[in-house]
Amino acid sequence: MGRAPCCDKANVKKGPWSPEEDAKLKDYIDKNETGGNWISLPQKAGLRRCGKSCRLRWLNYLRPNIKHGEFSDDEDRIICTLFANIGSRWSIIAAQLPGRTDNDIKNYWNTKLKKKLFGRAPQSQRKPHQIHHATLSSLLQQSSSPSPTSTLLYNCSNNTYQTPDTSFSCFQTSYSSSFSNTGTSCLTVASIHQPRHQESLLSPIQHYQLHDSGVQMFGGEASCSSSDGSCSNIQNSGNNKESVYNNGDHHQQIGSHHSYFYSEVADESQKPIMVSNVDHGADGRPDHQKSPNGLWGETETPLDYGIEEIKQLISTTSSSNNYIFYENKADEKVMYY
DNA sequence: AATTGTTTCAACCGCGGCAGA
DNA sequence: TTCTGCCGCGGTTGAAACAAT
Repeated sequence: MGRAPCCDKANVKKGPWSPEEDAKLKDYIDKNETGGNWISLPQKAGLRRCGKSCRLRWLNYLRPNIKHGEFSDDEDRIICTLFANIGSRWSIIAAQLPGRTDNDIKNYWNTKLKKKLFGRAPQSQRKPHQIHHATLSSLLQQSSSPSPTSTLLYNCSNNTYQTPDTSFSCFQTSYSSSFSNTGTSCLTVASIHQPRHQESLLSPIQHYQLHDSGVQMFGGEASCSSSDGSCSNIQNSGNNKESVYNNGDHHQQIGSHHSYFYSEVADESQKPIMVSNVDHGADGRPDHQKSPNGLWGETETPLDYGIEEIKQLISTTSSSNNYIFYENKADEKVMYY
């Protein structure tokens, strides 16, 4: 027996929304908010629509502060970074891009961004969806690796991490059981900046996990998911952990896994937190990277792209840490930063 | 100008998770 | 503990717009 439908399909309108419907929905929510119940909302608002449809329309289109139009290069980078690390968790990615919705980002990735990355070969020879994010991650990360003696400090006044050689900004996302069952949260380092030496010690993309025992609230503003408007922040447990740096290169497939622990507390604004690698399963691999059969994601299956080919598509520069994408369309080569 | 192919993106769909009864 | 209803997510679809022939 199938699941009961969420609404009376026979009596609800489907398809594109009219301006009148938009106005009705917006007007109702402006006056009454959603009332915490989308199912009953259309009836109250005088709409012949499914509650889910109303919710989607509101969240993806009518909600204030929705950003439409071109994605910036920075947004491109963030999407690539996060996709490489966490895969198609669009709502999490959207939470890092204010004004963007998960639907927007999903569409953008599927229609444009993927082509920027994989647009070189003729379409007949390409199956971009078969590029597993772990492979992408591996490629993006192997340009450099952290110094095994680094100390990493978090400065909560400006969301910046520092090693003796590099500082880099970060943002934080909260994961539930999709990553692990330990209630930990995930920190993704988005970009590195202000290198003090010629070479950055950290790759532009790293992916860490915050332990329950030493997590800290990031930033002054909560980041809101574009899909559901929910906000997430990690609470500071107040634990200051003595640190050891552990360069644990557990598995080449997703690049180097590095654990950072902090040893120095300069002041309150540099309260250290403990950051570990993403490993969580019994086999030391992150749950989200596993395929249902317990194998190591899709990387067990042959890729349509050779590793060298993808390397050529995605490259990093040690000076700027920008990714360069090449799009070869109609004999015209375009460089994206 | 007409036809065909391709791209874009809003919307739909079904499933899993969660909370409350 | 089980059941029910709702929410949110991510994959997919399909109409409209655009480009190529």
